[in-house]
Amino acid sequence: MKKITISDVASEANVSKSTVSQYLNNRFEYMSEETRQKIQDAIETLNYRPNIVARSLKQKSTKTVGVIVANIVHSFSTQVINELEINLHKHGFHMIVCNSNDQPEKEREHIEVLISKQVDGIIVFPTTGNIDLFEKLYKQHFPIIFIDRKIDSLPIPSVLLDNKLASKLAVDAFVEKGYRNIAFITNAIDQPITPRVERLQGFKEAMESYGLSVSKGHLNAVPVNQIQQRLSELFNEVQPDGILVANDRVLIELLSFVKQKGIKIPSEIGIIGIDEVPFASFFDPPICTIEQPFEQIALQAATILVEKIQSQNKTYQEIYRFLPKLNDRDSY
Amino acid sequence: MKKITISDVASEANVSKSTVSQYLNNRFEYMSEETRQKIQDAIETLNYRPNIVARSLKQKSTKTVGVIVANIVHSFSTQVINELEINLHKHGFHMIVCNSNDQPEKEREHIEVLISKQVDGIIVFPTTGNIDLFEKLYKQHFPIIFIDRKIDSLPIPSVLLDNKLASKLAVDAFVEKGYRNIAFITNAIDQPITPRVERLQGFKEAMESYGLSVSKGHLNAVPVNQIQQRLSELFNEVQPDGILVANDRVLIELLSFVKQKGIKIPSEIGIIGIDEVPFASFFDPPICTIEQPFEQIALQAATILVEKIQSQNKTYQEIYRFLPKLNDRDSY
DNA sequence: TTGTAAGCGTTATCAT
DNA sequence: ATGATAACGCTTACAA
Repeated sequence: MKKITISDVASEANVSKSTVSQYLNNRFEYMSEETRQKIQDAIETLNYRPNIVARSLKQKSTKTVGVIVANIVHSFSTQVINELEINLHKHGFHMIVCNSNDQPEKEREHIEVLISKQVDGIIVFPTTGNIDLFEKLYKQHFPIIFIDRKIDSLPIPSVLLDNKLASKLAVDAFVEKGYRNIAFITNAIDQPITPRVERLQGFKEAMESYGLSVSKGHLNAVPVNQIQQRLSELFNEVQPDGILVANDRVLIELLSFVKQKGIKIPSEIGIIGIDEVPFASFFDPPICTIEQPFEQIALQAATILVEKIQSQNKTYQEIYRFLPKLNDRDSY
Repeated sequence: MKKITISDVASEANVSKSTVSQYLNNRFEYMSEETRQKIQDAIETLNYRPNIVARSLKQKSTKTVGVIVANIVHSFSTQVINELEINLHKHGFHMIVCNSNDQPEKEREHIEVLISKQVDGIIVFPTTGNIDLFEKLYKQHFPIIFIDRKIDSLPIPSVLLDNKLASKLAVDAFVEKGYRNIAFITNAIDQPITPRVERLQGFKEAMESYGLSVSKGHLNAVPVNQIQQRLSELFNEVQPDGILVANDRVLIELLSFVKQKGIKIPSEIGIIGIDEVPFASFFDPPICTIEQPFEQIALQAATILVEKIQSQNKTYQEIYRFLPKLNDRDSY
């Protein structure tokens, strides 16, 4: 079960390796129809497939990019991964998917191995713990794009939602229907990641723009396993009439809580969630969501990464913001 | 921005390339503490990282496997991909994810490029259109595992649900509660893929074991975009009291239909779905689902693939079946 | 139009 | 203990 190489093809076809190489790279200009045919036949009979590893070594390009996702539990992550695959494939790139699980050490390890594997670029949902590494890569002009999150001190192109607007859309909708006592809740991790921070901030600003109070109790950021408990407290203390949840993961916790306590939506509590979920439209009541244009986001990220790879020293706008869309439904 | 190579490290440390290579591969037996330290320093000051492409060329192993998923829209696919990443990473493997979209030509193309990229093995949700290719790979002892689906004529290890039992669990549950007129519905594509066929067959057998009639109208396999229409017909003609849906994608169509028509669950129609969905437990009513142990399935697939890679000629059991679990809830 | 030979960055064999 | 040297399979000047 020996591997067929270009040399085997060459001798089978009675030509030299270089001629076969020409053939493989479609340089037919100076090739006689005869040798061309001979090579083609040889390839067929031997069932030859070029070794891309060898080619990559020579050409310094692997046509492979790394994707490091931070938090696979959000539907946004998987949606983006799927779209990235589609778009990268269009440009002939493969994608190695890694999961940092929001741990900077894992992220660093993945990045280093990916670079050792000579990927042509990476797309990262970055943690906040590897700024030095990202900075080094940036200075080396290594193609890298951030998605979903950004790091303010780094001029690395970042593709993400207009998170503040997302919160504002929700607050606007709530306020227009007469809600005043609105709470915000997000799942927290130990680092200040962009979507959470911006959605919280956007919520606060929008509320203040309406002159509505946002006490400490209105702004909730707790680990996912404490959300149920925090919701209990929230309903006892702040007694909100509306809740904005920061993402689909939190929405699930909230709906679960509401179901369990027999709380009525929207009469007893109004709900709006950031991130569209598959059941939103046929839930009872249908859940109002703020949807991210994940196809556009993934397309943009893939496109600028590929451009960066193909022409190293162009410069790029730093932040690409995409607009959220309100799916107005009867949950508030 | 030149790349640092092993030669650079060698001259920086005043030793030969081979010694550096020894160091890199942890062969310290015959190395003096002094040179060891010199090399370590050189690596640090130069910020050297070995080129894994070059290493792969030499060693004929890329520590990378390909994963070809057929239908990314099913939650099962993404769940499995996530788990595969976790398990493969434990063994030091990276994963290149591709999407065949149930198109044999795309599948073939992906497999061929992956092999050209010298992946050490592949995990496939196979279409039915590349049996010759799979057979060839099998004969070459190329490590390959099927997941979710199998191809009867090929002795390739396949890891999948006991689909017939899944249907049987649902029928048993229905029958026990007094349902008799039960319909089955699945999304169809042009090929006879395993889960659909087996779930349909399992449904039929289970029904027959109870002496219940399964007319043509009870067995529905239609493309996803025609499901709503077929449901209309179903409710007019067969007028089932219970429906078993073959997967989460179809469940969403069904719930959407039911909502739109104002049909009551479970009083007017009982529902059981194969595949657990995130909203099942807090839906109104909670949806009874048959859950696949996707962690176990992914673990098994990753484990035997890695074993196959590491010891080429062991032989494996052909089919690994995993047991479905009924999440009994009030939708029927 | 085709062939020779060097080189990509490693590892492996064999000297020393 | 360390170093020379030849692979690995391909591309690419350059020569013929």
